[in-house]
Amino acid sequence: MTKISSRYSPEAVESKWYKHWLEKGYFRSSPDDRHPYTIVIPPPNVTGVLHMGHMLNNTVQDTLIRKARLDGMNACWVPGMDHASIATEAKVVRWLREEKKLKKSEVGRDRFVEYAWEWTDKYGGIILNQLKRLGASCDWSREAFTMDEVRSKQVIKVFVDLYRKGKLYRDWRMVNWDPQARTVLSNEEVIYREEQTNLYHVKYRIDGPEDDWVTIATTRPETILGDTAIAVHPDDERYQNLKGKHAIVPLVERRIPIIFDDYVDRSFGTGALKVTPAHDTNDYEIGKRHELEVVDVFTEDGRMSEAAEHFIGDNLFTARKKMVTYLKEQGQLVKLEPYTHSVGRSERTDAVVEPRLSLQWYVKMKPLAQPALGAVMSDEVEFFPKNMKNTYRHWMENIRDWCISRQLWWGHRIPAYYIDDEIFVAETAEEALAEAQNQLEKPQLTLADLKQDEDVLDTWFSSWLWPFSVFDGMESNKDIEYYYPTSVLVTGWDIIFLWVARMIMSGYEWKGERPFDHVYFTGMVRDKQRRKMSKSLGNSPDAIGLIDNYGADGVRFGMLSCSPAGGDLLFDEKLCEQGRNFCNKIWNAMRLVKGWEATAVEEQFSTPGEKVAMDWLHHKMQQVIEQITDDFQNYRLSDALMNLYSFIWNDFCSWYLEMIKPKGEDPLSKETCTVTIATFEELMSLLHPFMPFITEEVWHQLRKRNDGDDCVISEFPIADEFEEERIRDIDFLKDIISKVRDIRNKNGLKVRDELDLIVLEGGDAERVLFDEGINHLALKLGYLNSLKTTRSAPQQGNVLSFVAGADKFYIPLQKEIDQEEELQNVRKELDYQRGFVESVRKKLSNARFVDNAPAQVVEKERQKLADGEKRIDMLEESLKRLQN
RNA sequence: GGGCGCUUAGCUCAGUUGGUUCAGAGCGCUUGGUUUACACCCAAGAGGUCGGGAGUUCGAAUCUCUCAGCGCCCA
Repeated sequence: MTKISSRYSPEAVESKWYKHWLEKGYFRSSPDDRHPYTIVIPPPNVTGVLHMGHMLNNTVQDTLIRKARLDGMNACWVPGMDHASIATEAKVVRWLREEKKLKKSEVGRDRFVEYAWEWTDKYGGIILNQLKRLGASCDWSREAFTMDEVRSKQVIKVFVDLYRKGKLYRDWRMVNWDPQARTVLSNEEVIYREEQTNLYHVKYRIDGPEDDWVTIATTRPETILGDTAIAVHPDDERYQNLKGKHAIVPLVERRIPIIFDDYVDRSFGTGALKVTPAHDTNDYEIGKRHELEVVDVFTEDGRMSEAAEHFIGDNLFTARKKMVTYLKEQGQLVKLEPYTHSVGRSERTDAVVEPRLSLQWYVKMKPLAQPALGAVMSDEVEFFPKNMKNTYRHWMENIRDWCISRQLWWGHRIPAYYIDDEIFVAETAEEALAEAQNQLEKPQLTLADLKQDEDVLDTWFSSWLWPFSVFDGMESNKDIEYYYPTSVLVTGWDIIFLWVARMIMSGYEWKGERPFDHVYFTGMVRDKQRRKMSKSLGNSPDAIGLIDNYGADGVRFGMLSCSPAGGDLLFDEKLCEQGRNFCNKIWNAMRLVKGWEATAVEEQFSTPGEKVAMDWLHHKMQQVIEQITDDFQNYRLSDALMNLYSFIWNDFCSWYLEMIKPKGEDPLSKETCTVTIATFEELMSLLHPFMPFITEEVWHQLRKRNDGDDCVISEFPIADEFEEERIRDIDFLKDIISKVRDIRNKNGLKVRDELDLIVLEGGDAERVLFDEGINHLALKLGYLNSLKTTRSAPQQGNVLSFVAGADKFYIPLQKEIDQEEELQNVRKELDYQRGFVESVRKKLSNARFVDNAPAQVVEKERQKLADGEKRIDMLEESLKRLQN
């Protein structure tokens, strides 16, 4: 036997086989007459680096796609990335500042976009190469990017189409403004957290001859400069005297009306509310009701504006401090109390989000949502796990219009062209011009007269088209016909609204069909303290480092072995360690089998023991395959993997290989060896979707292969019929053997001290143990000197006994046994059995049970009772014998 | 405030239509083990009133109600 290391080392194996698979083009897919199985990757940000969430998500996808490939389907996994407007633009801005000493405002739009591409080419897309380390079997020839030509064309087309259908509009709205990125954010991009601030009680003078004051409470004194009213509740007794009066805003001395609106919460603060329509969503609504003036005191980068009249150019924090100082000096700051409330921050920049009035593009969501909601509720698009349907329904039923414009340069520029107040939306400037000339009846207009919208589209406005845009699906073509709808989408539940729901909408809107049959929601990867893993917390392990330490298969095992759909995954490196150990186990099983193969004797046939072992393993394996197939159908990947793990480790290695293992230098029969290798091979196909690298390596180690005979394209076994009887007999044997081993353990006997095992006649054990093959195995695995039957309990000498199933066994010993301990064991067991029998008897004596329960169930209870009583007899017999 | 979900062994979690000797797995823990597959290992073992209470049922970890604790989403 050639020397093979007793440790499996992943590094060389992984790069070798990944390269081989690529060379062979196994991941390539093109339409043919097979059934397609398609997955589009949730496009990671072009700025992204591999983190735990990606690893989980992509391991799941790879497992599904590899399984489909083994099932003989035409498996196509489309990779790609999105351009991540905000994140990328932020990186590019920093890069320009640090590397090129340039400001965004200096370079101008066109140059900036060129730089952004330069940055993208240079630093973007690291993540796709990292996915290769993980073993991702994507069709790399299909790589797509939301900003590439094919995708961009479709994004623009969709915008124009929506506009022409009347599903787009432009409006002033209160939006979430990120003053750092200087762009609007969608609701989903704002993260609310409880934060500690102060509540300032400030008094405003009432206009008039008397010395009257009204006190309001605010967390944002700097917005006082933008106040245009004071509101109180119409039923508030305290403020009835203020009807028709005006208050004077501190510092700016603006005269503002006191208004009555039942929006005001009388119990909050003083019951009087300052109203700043430009800087608070609720105030804006109040302002609309009462036709209040809107004074915008902030600039787009979060400083005080001209309109504020004071502190112009100061940032909001400074302005607040100055305002408070002023109020104190004037004696208008009545009280200051600590206060905790929810503050929204930008997901990308962490800047405090300002409500801001701004002109934006919106998609009318109601008409789009309707078919998308129905599709999920009727399971036309099936969710795994099912309970995500509720969340989805709730959101879809309360859907709000989608703000899609972003005040950025990196992204798809909105194809809207303006001439004064007229808007022309078209795929190109030329088309827009023609339309304008026509509509305005001004043929003299030129491109120079058109002013294109400065904003770009929300990145999600590209990714919601992903399931068909990756196939250039706005046009009909062979790919889109063949691959669409895709088979399954795998993603985290946190982007169900941002992405999943919108893809379903766009699927129906433009393809008239669902984008995917199934959606599998993975859990969130959290650390041991249940915190979501994130870069800002720094609690995410280095993904590539993990692969270096445990091997890609080990990490994949770790990610999958504990990842219930939808649930959280508390990541622990121990799981990867377990995966690595599993690889090592498989590796060593292979070494053992290869050793046998080298010395196997051609003309030697299997012994009866080997035959029983092979037969049992075959039946058991069919059961496991059936189970795993079912697990896959229900996306219970974790269960599937654990079932395989336990089958390979326990049944195959610990039992089967030990059953057939030749003694000493003896050779193994050729027949058994061949069957064993074939079984091993099948196990590798079964495990391949989860752990692709080691399975491919072992596949090739097990026998010489012709070119193209690779595990990655082998066949996933289909379960044959199996007889549970065969499995049960060996389970019984295993139970007996374990009990013999326990007796050795408890009595300080060595594994190889030979024992005599005596079984009481007339039970099931006699039938099982005296089958020729099983008998061989019993002697071998139990290191038994002999296996005999007896009509009655041995009376003399030191005899230990145990019960397995409903059978009694005796083991005579040469040495003294500890009678007291033995007695205690028997008593304990007897107590349990008596309780058990009692409960069964009670059940059976209940007429309603016997009458109502299915006959099968009653019959089983009778069997339980009979077996239990038998065991009690046996235990009582032991008790008597020990007491003598 | 509206909604969803969770609570099973020391830890992380399975437990499908209520019924198999059903209370499970992995990790951890305890004991024993090294002449050749693997100490990243082998063998065996201990550990839980299934969050509390009530109800439905012949029968409840599983269904219903309620209380407690926790988490998440939306406002």
